[in-house]
Formats: sequence, C-alpha cells, structure tokens
Amino acid sequence: MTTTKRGRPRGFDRDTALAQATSLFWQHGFEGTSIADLTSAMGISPPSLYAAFGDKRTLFLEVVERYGGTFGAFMNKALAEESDPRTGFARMLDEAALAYTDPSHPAGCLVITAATNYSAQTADIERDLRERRRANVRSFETRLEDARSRGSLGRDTDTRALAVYFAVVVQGMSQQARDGATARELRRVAELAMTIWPPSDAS
Amino acid sequence: MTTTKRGRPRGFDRDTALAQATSLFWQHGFEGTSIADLTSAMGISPPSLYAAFGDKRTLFLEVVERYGGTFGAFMNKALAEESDPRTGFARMLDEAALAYTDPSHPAGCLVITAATNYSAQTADIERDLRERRRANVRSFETRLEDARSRGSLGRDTDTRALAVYFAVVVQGMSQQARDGATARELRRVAELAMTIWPPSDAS
DNA sequence: GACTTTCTGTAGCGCTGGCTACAGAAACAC
DNA sequence: GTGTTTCTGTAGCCAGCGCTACAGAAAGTC
Repeated sequence: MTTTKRGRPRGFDRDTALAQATSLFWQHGFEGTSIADLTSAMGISPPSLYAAFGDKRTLFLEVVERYGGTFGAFMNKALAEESDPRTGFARMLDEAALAYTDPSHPAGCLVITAATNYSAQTADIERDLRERRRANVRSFETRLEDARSRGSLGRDTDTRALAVYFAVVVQGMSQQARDGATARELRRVAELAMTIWPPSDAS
Repeated sequence: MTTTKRGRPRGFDRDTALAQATSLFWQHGFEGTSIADLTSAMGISPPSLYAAFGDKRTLFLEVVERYGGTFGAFMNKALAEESDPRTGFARMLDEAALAYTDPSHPAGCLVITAATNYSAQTADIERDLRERRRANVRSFETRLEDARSRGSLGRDTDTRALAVYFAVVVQGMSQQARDGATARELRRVAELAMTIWPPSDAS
C-alpha cells in the first residue's frame, strides 16, 4: 500500500539548494542576501523557492537549524566528549580555529555574523540568533559549574566570568577569521587563550 | 575685512546631526540605517542632509572618522600613555569593558559591527572598516615588538599571536556587550584575559 | 527696496527589495 | 486518453530604497 507522490516532481534537489542558501547567508548575512541572489545561486525561480521553503525568514531559520546540526555542532561535541573540562575547552577552541578558517566554506560563524546589522523589520531574526549565542554561553557555564562541583576547578572559581571569557574568545576568533586571520594564527591564539585556566583546588 | 557668510543659514546644528547619525549607524550598521531613519532622527528633510553631508557613504565615512577621534581613541591612548606595555594592554581591555557597555551610547564598537553584513553594493564600506581593524592589530603588534626589543617581553615571544589574541579579546568583548554582557562581567573578562601575559626574559 | 546666495520641504524619480497571480508543464490516478 | 495534482517560469505587484528637481523661504549685499 505504498502511496506514490502525485503531481509534477520537484526539478531541483532541496538539500543542495539549502546548502547553497547556507553559503550565501553565511557570507553576506540575512539582510545582505536577496531573493534574487538565492534563486540565482540555486538555479531556480522565485515561485519554486517559495513553494519549497516558505518565505525568506523561514528559509533562513531552516538554514540556521541545519547549520547548528552540522558546522556548529563541534562545540557542544567537544565539551561533551572530553571528560576533562580543560581538555574539552582546549579542543573546542582549537577546532574553532580550524572550522572558522576552513576554505571549503565562508569564514567565521554564521550564528555570530549573519544578523549583526539589523533594521527594525529584521529585529526578530537578530533576537533569534542572539538567543542562540546566549544559550551557548549558558552551556559553557553549566559545563564549568559541573567541573567545579567535581573538583577539577577551585571552589571559588568565577564560572560566569570564565564562561563569558570563552564566549569572547570564540566570537573574537570568528571575527578575526573573517578579517583574514589564518588557521595557524588562530590555533596559536586558542593555545594562548587556554593558559588562563585556573589551577585546580588542591586544598 | 571679515567676510560674512551669504545666503540662508543652516537651520540645524551640523555636529549634533552628525552625532545622531553616529548613534544610528552604531546601532543598526550601514545597511540597516536608511536615509529616512537619518532624516527622521535629525529632524530634517533629505535635501538638507545631502547638502550638508554629501551622499550616504560620505556621511558614514565622516561618522567613522569622528568615531575614531572620540569613542575609539581610548585604545591607542592607553597603549601610548603607559610606559609599561603590560599596564597599557590591561588598561586598554578594562577601558574597552567600560566603553562597550556605556549606557549613554549603543553597545560595542562601531568599527567592528557596522558593516559585517554587506551586499555587493556595500563591499567597499566593509573593506574600509576591515582595513581599520587590521591597522589596529598591526598597531598592537608594533607595540608588542617594541616591548620585546626593550626587554619587557621574552626574546622568543610570538608577538603576532599575542597581537591577534588581543584583537580577538577586544572584538569578542564588543560582541558580548551587544549580546547583553554587563560592565562587571566584561571587566572580569579583561582581568582574566591579561593572565596570559608571558613572563619577562630574565636570562 | 531689488538681487544674489544658500538652505528648506514637497513631491517624485528610477531601482531593487520581498513576494505572488497566472498559465503552462510534467508527473500520477483511472 | 481525461482529470487531478504539483511544480515550473514569466511577468509584475507594491513598498521601500537612495537620491534629486523644483520652487519657496530666509539670510546677506547693494
């Protein structure tokens, strides 16, 4: 009882079209990318885009969601997979240095850069991305608090300040990558940034 | 022989209009700010704006120039005024924490945020700001090399990596300030960030 | 006063933005 | 085949963009 899909089939691959949209939004941001830019890159016409993805906002949100599951997944992965928190944060920064300068896609992080210049009409898009960044800082803090409770960080460690510090380093690395910093430079920065790690509470 | 100015005098103050333009571009970026936004905030009509400032690009460049001489001047000032380089960079980061969260103007740094989302038409604006940021990194590096040659930094110090690190911290602090980080949090981050300072070459 | 110069708002230019009405094309069901 | 469903491109809507032609207003010059 397999119900075959009716009607004329789609003439393009939805996933590759989504990937092309990701690339454009990543490079130029939400407002800097027009529907004409998108349809041109996808090789389709506006009605096909709207039928497949809804409007520009919905498409963008789907792009962000996809990004979080692929390119942006390395952060939480590094923190979750490493049992030692110091090793986890070190790995996260080092992988960020590589990811943000990977020549196979635009530089930096989409969530950080795609909606920094927002007009009144796109304030909601900006708010969405900012909320994602704030959630990231909170997940840093949670990981650090967990480390403190397990004794691998001193009992009086300012986990909030540490979490904001790591967010600062990650976001700054994204910016520097967009400004042309090399993978080599950013890996050195990642290494340097880790030397602030406080000594464990040995008392 | 004082030649008085002929014609109808300007009905608004050019400097305060420039300040209002600065505020808008600072908040929403170059593309996120329209001529209508500007004329509305200034309380004038388009022809007055164009007569006084040229086109939108020229106005923006004048805003950036003014910004560099006022809000953005604290960085080079801190590095130049402090004879000890460590004290200079520490002061720069601490003052950045305060400046970027000052409630009397938009959060973060205009040069860092005003043109991150650029379309093809505004690529030259983006290039201008990026060049300013790169010049900043170079001035960090120059200051660090100077410190090394004077012996206050070890002879094998990687001044390039240090310079990029400080740029990362400054740009990351700007982003975090825009995301809602407080002055208190960022000052702790500034303090934390300085603990990477390498020991001086005592050999 | 008449004349010149400069600033002023109204109104609107050309263009591009996001988005869609419409009719044709290509698949399935029967 | 006919009918139904879904995707397709053309062509164009309307709103907003940066920018300006124009005529009137307000100052100095003589």
